[in-house]
Amino acid sequence: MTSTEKSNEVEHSPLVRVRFPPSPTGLLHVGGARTALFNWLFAYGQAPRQGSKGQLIIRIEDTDRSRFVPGAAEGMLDILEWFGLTWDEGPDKEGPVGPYIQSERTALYQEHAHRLIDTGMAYRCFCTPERLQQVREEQQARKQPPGYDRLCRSLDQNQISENLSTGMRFVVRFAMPRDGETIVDDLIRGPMTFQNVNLEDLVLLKTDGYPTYHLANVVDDHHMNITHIMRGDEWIPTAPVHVQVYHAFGWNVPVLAHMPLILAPGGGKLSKRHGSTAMEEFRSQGYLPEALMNYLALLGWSFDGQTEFFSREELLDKFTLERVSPSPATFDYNKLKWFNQQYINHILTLDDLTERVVPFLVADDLVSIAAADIESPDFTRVRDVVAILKDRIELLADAPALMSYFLLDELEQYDPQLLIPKKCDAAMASSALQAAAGVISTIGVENEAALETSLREVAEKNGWKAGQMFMPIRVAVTGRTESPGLFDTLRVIGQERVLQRLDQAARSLADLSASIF
RNA sequence: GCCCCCAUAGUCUAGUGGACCAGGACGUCACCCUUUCAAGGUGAAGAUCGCGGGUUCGAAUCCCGCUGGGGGUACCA
Repeated sequence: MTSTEKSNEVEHSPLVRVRFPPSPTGLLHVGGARTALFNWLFAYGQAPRQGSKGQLIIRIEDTDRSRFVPGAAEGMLDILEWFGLTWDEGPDKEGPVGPYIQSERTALYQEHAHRLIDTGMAYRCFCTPERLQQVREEQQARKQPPGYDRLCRSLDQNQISENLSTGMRFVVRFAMPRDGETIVDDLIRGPMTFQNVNLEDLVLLKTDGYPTYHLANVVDDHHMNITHIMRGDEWIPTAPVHVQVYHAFGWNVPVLAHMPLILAPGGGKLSKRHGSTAMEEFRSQGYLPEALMNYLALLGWSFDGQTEFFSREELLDKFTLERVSPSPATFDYNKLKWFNQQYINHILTLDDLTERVVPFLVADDLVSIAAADIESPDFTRVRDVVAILKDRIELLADAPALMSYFLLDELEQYDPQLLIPKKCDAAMASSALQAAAGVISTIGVENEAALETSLREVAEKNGWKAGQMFMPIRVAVTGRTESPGLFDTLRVIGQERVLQRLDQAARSLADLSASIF
């Protein structure tokens, strides 16, 4: 190949277009987010690597008026953006094949439904929901597979005209071939064969004039020049019908790839009772989008079975649809948390982490909104705190409870008994606190090494183990028995407050002794 | 019931006929570090590769059957 030919090819690189079509019926589910992620990785990662220009489009599938939730679509775009995905066209980004909201394209679907009626590939069905219900019940009673009995498929033209003239409502059904088989070629599973007798005459257009998924999806994917359809495994049963609809229109079928399902820990669908399922919930609990992306990418896909950490860029660089597994995966909250903790403790920079922690602290009134400014002293103060306890933050939402004694002037109420170390008494605790106060007021808290040396000397002189002396100090300044290293803790709390809290603790010990005698 | 998909440790997975008496990770357990709790380090236990038949000199890997799990079976997507 000559160089001119090569550059020519780049200019005319084939276009790969994929789409993510959420239904605005609520919050975005993690399963949906995973599907969106794989589409995104394919469009902006694999496709360009293989010499194609890749594009992702977002389409809102709001053809079910009864389940429509106002604001849901906006929420989905927002959470997708938070997740780290980008797209070329969508409801917020008009393009050449819009609109990208199906309820705004009903004329297109109706026209196509009628085109199918004209060619005999679809027919009007005047059956009432009541009759359908009755047919279904009879089939169940006779232990036959449920499904439409195709009564209206054999209506003659006179009957149809008569029904139409009396204003009878109708749906448009697809006239499925009665014999033969339909092969669905799936990129992940290979060819799947379906006997046409088992396929139903699905409704294409509803009485309200809106299309069903089966029509709208096919029409839109065709008109929006979609080349690859990546969707959930739950769509496999209707895939052969969709293939037939493409054939009926005389269109090419896009490449199909059905993503493995995400299962709940006990088996079955992942639902509320197992824990969070919506991306919004993960966000508000303080999961990082990059940790979520890393974890979700590994649910159903793997690179080499060894590598665990992938940044967004590495994912784009390594993802291939061919390495997506066909078998369903169980969602493991535990492992997700581990990823989150790893990102918090080892991957994010301190400034970055602090910026993400601040909103959670603001929400709990631990700091003012001023701390959001990276140049502010409040930010610096929070960052010092984050630095010494980031290793124990699993979720950002854990931060306020972990950090309160650093950020609040007043210590929360605690049991003075905690001040007394094991195998020791109140008198010992009291002298330990006083000795500590003495040392700290002369040495300060900034020089941790010097302070530690002095305190250890004091402990030795009094015949205490270092740990025995440190515990009362820890409790006095934090109000709890668990904290980061004592000297880090003292330094970050600051000398003035430390002395104040030591004094307060000594007094509560005195009160304690007084109440005993 | 019918149609379809899937099947390696509790979980996510590597593995595409021989170097696999099966590798990595989460979780679990132990030890180390240590002023508490974490974090971190080291190590261990845990899989007759769902079961049964084949094919082959040789199978986790190919074929068939079974079982189990899951999905679909709407004028929802």
